[in-house]
Amino acid sequence: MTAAALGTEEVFRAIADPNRRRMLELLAAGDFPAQELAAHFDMTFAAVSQHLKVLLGAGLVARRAAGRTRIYRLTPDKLLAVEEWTATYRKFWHNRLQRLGKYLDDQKSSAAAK
Amino acid sequence: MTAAALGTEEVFRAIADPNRRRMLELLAAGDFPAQELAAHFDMTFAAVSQHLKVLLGAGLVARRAAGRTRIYRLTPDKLLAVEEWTATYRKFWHNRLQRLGKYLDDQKSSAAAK
DNA sequence: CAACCATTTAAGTAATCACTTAAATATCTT
DNA sequence: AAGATATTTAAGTGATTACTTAAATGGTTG
Repeated sequence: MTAAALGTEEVFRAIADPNRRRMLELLAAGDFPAQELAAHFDMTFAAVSQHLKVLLGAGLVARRAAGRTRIYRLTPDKLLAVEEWTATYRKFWHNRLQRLGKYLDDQKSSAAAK
Repeated sequence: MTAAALGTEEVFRAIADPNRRRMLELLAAGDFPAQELAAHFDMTFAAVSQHLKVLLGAGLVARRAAGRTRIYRLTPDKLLAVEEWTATYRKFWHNRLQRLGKYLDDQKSSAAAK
């Protein structure tokens, strides 16, 4: 188990919600104040704040204060745990992706040595 | 959006539960009758059956009848959608995996041409 | 300082979830 | 056919979820 795999439970739960996945997608384009993020969703500001709290708890975003606004930033390292979990099943995607998955596995195990 | 991305919602929901993830892990080792799967979990047989129903609904497992037993088989193609979603964030895992992620993206877009 | 602005937290609600026990369905064995 | 076995489905329960409105916190500006 890698360091990224700790707290995996909260990560899988956090990304189970489509609104939260969308928030991460938005943050992939750059940091955003809560307000600006909230503008993209059809729910109250409070609800968005609660979703962001879940993402914070999962360690997928970080928050910094800028005056009275809070700026959120993507910190997606823990998504590596998800990637690693799905990797187990890559060998079952029999088709053109099969060799590719094998390549990725090989690289992962030898990457530290580089 | 790829074919595997349809029904993504149910896939993310299905894998949010640790017991269901464990069921998929067990099925990665080979097909199993419901009963044999259930032996690995500290819950009633009925509960396991319900979890399997969720996995079926997400398209992550298939079921075949063998007499009165039902044999479950892993059909993880839809997990590709999860893999693809996490791929968006690979470029943020700044370190030794960065070049690797790029490689994977490149291969994916050119694989069809091979 | 007073009013305002950005955000979080509290409290409440309806829907969903994971589970249980019990009943239903279907197959196998004698 | 009767009873045992394998599984699913129904019905119910307590916990959690995603949301709402309202109150609380804290920085900013006149």
